[in-house]
Amino acid sequence: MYTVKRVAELAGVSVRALHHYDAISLLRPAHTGTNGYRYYDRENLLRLQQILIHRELGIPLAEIADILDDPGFDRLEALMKQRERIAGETQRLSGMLRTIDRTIAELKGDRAMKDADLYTGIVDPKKQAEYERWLVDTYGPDMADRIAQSKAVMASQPEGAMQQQMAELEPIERGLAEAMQRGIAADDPVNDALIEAHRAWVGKMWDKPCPPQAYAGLADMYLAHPDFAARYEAIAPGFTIWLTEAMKSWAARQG
Amino acid sequence: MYTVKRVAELAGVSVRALHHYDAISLLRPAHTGTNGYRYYDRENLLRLQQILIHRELGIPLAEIADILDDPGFDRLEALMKQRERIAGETQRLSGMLRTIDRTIAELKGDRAMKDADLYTGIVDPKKQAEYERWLVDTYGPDMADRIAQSKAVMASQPEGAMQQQMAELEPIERGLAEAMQRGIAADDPVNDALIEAHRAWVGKMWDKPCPPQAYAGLADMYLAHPDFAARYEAIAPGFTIWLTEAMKSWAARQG
DNA sequence: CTTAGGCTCTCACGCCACGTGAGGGTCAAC
DNA sequence: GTTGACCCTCACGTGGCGTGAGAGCCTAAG
Repeated sequence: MYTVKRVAELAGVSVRALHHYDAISLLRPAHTGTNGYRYYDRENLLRLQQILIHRELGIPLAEIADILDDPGFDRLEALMKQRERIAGETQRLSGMLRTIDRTIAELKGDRAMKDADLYTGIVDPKKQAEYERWLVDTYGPDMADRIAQSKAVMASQPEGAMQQQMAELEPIERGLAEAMQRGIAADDPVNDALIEAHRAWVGKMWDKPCPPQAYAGLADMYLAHPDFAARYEAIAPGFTIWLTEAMKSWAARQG
Repeated sequence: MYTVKRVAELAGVSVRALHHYDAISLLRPAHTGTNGYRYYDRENLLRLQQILIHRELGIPLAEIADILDDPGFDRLEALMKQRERIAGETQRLSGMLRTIDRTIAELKGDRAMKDADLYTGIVDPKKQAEYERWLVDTYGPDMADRIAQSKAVMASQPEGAMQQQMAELEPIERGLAEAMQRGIAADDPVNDALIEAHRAWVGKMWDKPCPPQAYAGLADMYLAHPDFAARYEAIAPGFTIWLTEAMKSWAARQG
């Protein structure tokens, strides 16, 4: 038997919150003394844990009550689901961390970068402006942004991180190449698992999810830049076209 | 100049929220028409981005206003603080994951948990995320041309030709990577021979010579697409930046 | 020129998940 | 039997908007 304060301390919520949960019948104490005191038991503690996990995920209290009181509610199953959602959340946050890191790197390296630009850049400001216009025309706006970010992120990567990323990509590409060589059509949904793994990898490199449209755009990108196309082609003849078709077919099916 | 609705769509917030931010002087539109309409500019968008980042971290709006309006506002410092908060969040969430795992174990009857352990990591609320805020497009015009050309080149290549091309590229890249590892500066003209070989190779893939400007643009292309860059980074850490700088330096010297 | 339909504005009240007292009982220990 | 920590029940306050209501404005089609 636990008193309100005890439960509040254990769970890290306020006493008032427990009162509130009682008032809205979300969490009734196991017993209530004749003095009106609330006494909770271990079962209550478990339910409170469920409540807090759901609350953390932004679910309104009324809805939580519905979920938990549903006779078909399976604690184990729910925990598994929440586990996944939270894992997704942490991924999102670590993406934010990397974004911040590279922004910091950019800010810190501001001066160094400017110096480097003096060396490598096109010195004539007129030419510089012209060049930038051409860049934007050719590759679209916010290109400059992405370049700066990418530079910073490269610099801030610990040694070996990229090799690790490539190591993750390799089996995916090999699997796809094998699929092609076995004669599977590019638009066969049987490829979806690998294609999605590929897309996930791209998303990881970009630090943000790669929506189907952008993914299809990426396929065009591969095609438009022969030196990259060549790398795919080196894996297997015809692989570039097959892969880009598979990518676009998958993207199209995501409607 | 953007209307409320436009901004709302871009940023993924409600029009009402923008009204609210205006009302509490957190985000005033750049101009207000005689009709009372709010018109936002690019600067407003940037500030809104800052606001949303802070809001996501659970900072109350009034405080956000203080932070952003503080004349001594130091981006670097603010970023560091944000980094810490997010790092703390991820730590907490991974604690939560472990808590869930242990609870699962307990429910399965594997072992019992201490009361307090039921809640480690679950405390402290946050909001749900907004998805797909920053959509990736940036695929410029006359893309179709290049894709068609690239496809044609690919189709016209006999089997194995691409592997041959890659075989040609490989020593060039290795040579450049070695130069970098020997500490040669990216803008050292000593690299010119290899860089020109590289450019020639690109030109061959392209089926037409690659003018210096396009070559420099290609370097930016590598940088802007991290999944491409990863391939270079896998050759040697830091190679992406070094190579792209060498490319641009060479291009700049061609006047 | 008119009309329709889509945006925009300003009140103003509503809502959720509590926070924050006020005013008053209860309990365990010294 | 007093002290001080703990408990209770109202009841109003707050933050960050949501959700109409009622009315003006703007563009494009007829």
